[in-house]
Amino acid sequence: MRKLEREFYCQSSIRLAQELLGKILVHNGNGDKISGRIVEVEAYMGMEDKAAHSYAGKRTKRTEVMYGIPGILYVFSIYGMYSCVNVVAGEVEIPQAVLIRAIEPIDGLNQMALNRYKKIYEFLSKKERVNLANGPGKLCIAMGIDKSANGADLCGDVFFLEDDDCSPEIVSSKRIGIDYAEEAVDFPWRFQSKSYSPR
DNA sequence: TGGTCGATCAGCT
DNA sequence: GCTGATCGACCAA
Repeated sequence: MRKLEREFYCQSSIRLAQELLGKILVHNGNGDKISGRIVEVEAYMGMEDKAAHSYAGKRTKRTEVMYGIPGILYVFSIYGMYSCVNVVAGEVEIPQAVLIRAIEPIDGLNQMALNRYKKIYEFLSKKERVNLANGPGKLCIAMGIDKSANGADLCGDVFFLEDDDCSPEIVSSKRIGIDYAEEAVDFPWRFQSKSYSPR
């Protein structure tokens, strides 16, 4: 089990996306360790990608962190009530990021259950357990990630990634919820661990 | 098993 | 004003 260093994040988001599968995302919150294995991601290629918030170099208060150091988090809110987390990729001034779409919970099951359903893990129904963190909005709630985590550094102690040499087979498909993105809607930049099995 | 729809607000025009 | 890198509830078949 080894903590990933800055160097790991300094590659294009398409490559980083695939490297992220199987890694363990850790959040050390209020003394509680919450972690889960990354099983689904999407790559956003920045400047050249019509689906990306940073398409054509768009630079606003919201997208600013994507221009920063690879390995920090880009958290944005959507539909009024949800947050989504990305890992910033590429290099400084190259606004690429990888959206984390799903994790399989490992540590802090009770905390995640409380965050999502206000009850301990033992009392969750089968469906609630499946739905604990299997979507970008859901995993943010489960792991206690909100806008305050925007810009947080994965090379710090609160948020980081661990590598336990799990290297899953990868399945790729089209990205979700980006129908406005013209030709980019068909790019196969969504990646899942095969064992997690896409629908 | 699949389609529709409401919640709810930051960011953009 | 309008829209969205979402979720869950509800309804039909």
